[in-house]
Amino acid sequence: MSQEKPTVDRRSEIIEIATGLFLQTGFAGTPISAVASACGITKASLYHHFTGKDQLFAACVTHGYGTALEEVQKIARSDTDPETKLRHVIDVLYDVTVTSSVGKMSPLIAEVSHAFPGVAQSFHQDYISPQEKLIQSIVDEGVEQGVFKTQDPRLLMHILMGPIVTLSLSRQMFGALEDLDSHFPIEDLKTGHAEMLIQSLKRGGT
Amino acid sequence: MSQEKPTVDRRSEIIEIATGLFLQTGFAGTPISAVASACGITKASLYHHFTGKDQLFAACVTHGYGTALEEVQKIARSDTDPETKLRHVIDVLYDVTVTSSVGKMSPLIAEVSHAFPGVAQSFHQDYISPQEKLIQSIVDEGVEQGVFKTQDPRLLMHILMGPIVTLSLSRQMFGALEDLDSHFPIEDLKTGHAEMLIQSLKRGGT
DNA sequence: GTGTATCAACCGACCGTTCGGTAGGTAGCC
DNA sequence: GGCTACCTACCGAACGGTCGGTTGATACAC
Repeated sequence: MSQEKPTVDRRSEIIEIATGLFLQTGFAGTPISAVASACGITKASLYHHFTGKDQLFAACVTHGYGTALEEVQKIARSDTDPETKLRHVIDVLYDVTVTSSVGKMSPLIAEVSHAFPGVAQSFHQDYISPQEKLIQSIVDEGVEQGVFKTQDPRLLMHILMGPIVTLSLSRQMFGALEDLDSHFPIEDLKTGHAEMLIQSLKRGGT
Repeated sequence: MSQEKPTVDRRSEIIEIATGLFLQTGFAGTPISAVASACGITKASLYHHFTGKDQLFAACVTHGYGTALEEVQKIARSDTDPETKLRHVIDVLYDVTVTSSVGKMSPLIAEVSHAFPGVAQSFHQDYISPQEKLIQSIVDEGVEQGVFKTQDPRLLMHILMGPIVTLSLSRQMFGALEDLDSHFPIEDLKTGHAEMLIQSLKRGGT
């Protein structure tokens, strides 16, 4: 009771707790009073740190994908062959999307986007778009080296991100099912997906 | 003005209008009073047809996928080669998921599933699961004929449905963006996806 | 063909609750 | 004294859902 938190990261603490609650019960299903009490403070105190519920949510969205993006950046900059890079990226994306809290937020952003289009827009600008460019740069590198055939970037993202995002969505939707992991065996799906994608990139298109 | 509706499908009319509103503004973002007034009746009258908001929503979910499932069934039963069947199925799935209202509901179901797990459960039981079996039967047919290699059914659904569902989700999330169609060119993505999937099935795995 | 019972469909008004957000005050710290 | 972080107490609005009553069509008895 004597020395309280270093007071530095109370804000971060709130964001992390709020993220967890939003993921559990949705945006509309999570009153900020619940967030506040989970943080051990009152609603009014929470409003001392954030000007509104939407701003709090936006902060939750922003919070995580910084590190997620860094991870991909690191891989893009590393000096292995493009194929290994791509496999690493897929690994990270599955981890981020299915395991961490950031990735699981897509359906939440979709939910909120009706009322606050800005959240979705900044999500696209600050996360999706940069990530798309990073991945594309890896593939381009492979094309230059003659390992990959040219591919429509949008098709690539469609095939690459599609299954991952849907997997996260499904696991959230059907989280109540008791045989969730047998329905959606992450590891198997990941390796199968990666294999197929790489093969397809080697055969290539346009 | 003389003879009103055949009174038969007032319920269906409500379901269709409600579906549109739910898609526009989400579950929590759509008060049932809004549904009622869009139907030209009052809230109390709406409660004459449905016992609660969740039941109304469940009816909206159920309403559409009956016909969507039939469509796939028709294809599965038709007498063409498995590859053509599969291409037809992909065609229909893109249409249903991206164009019609049914497919666009996945994020909504995810939103509601927190509060009403039953909705997601019946969605899985009555739509996802049967559809999975139908598609698997087409692939099995191809395997018997030696056209396709064996494949983990879950991986197949992962690769097949993933991009489609995510496409629908993205188009909903980023619906505010003005260059939506250039970001997500449905036809191109569809043909590219189909091509890749078929090729992968021919090379096959396990 | 007139009274009457029934029933689905509908309405206006209202209730209880929840929730986002605010006002105003307090305790400790530089 | 001014600033940060927090509190108790409260407000106004929105929403899901209910209540009691009305209307109009169908059915049937006499």
